[in-house]
Amino acid sequence: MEEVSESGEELVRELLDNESPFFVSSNAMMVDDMNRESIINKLISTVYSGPTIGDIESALSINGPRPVVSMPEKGMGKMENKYTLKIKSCGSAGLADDGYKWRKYGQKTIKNSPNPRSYYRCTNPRCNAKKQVERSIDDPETLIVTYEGLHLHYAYSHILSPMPQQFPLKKTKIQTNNVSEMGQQQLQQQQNTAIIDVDHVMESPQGLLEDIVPLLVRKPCFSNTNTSSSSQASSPSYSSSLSWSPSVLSSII
DNA sequence: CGGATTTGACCCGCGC
DNA sequence: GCGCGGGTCAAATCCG
Repeated sequence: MEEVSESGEELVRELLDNESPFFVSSNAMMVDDMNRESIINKLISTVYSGPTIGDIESALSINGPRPVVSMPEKGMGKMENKYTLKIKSCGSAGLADDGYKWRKYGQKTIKNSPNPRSYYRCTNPRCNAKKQVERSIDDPETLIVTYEGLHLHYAYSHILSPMPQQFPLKKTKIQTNNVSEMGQQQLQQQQNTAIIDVDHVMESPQGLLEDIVPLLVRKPCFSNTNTSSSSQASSPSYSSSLSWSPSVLSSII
């Protein structure tokens, strides 16, 4: 029994389901029917269009312009959306944390590459999202993160600010691999003391899904990020209003 | 002690 | 049919 979950359908259903507001805070559902309808519409369009490069960039710029996302590509024509993000991290830090718990379920070596690829699955039992993380072959500082499934349309909510430390990774094979590629969630709880700001970041409740959803919802509605995508990435208003609380959602919509 | 990670086995699709 | 590469499973292990 393969549950060939469609990309948008299920998520939309999830959104409509008051019982399991995994993707939208209950606040968002407390609006009247008219607003509710518009919410759904926007969410649907978001789901089907996916995040744009502008969305990602602006999300990244919130916490610092350091990391660079080079190009998300959508796996159109597939059953599920698939987004590949290339994250250029300065030094060893600057790792992205999408605010969700992932359970590693596999790791394989890649042909023509010394770097392994790690497989993660969302710990939420109702979420079938997966992601793969690997290091770029020629650029050890570039992480290639591929999201798959219904989960990560919101990509990176906050980025751990890079530290002025010098990279501990340089030649040691076994260790460095872990540092660079596992960093994402490892950093949250353990990891060496080098990355101090982690605690600060974790202090704020931000970075959770409810916080980032409004951002992604909002974007496509403004303009289709067709041509003037660069403009919004530099939009100061976004980076200034860091409080993407669920309440913002309702106010926006 | 319980949950997360590790790691080799297993499985499956594909090209030859 | 076979081998290879990529993806997943699951038992053992690790760790807080």
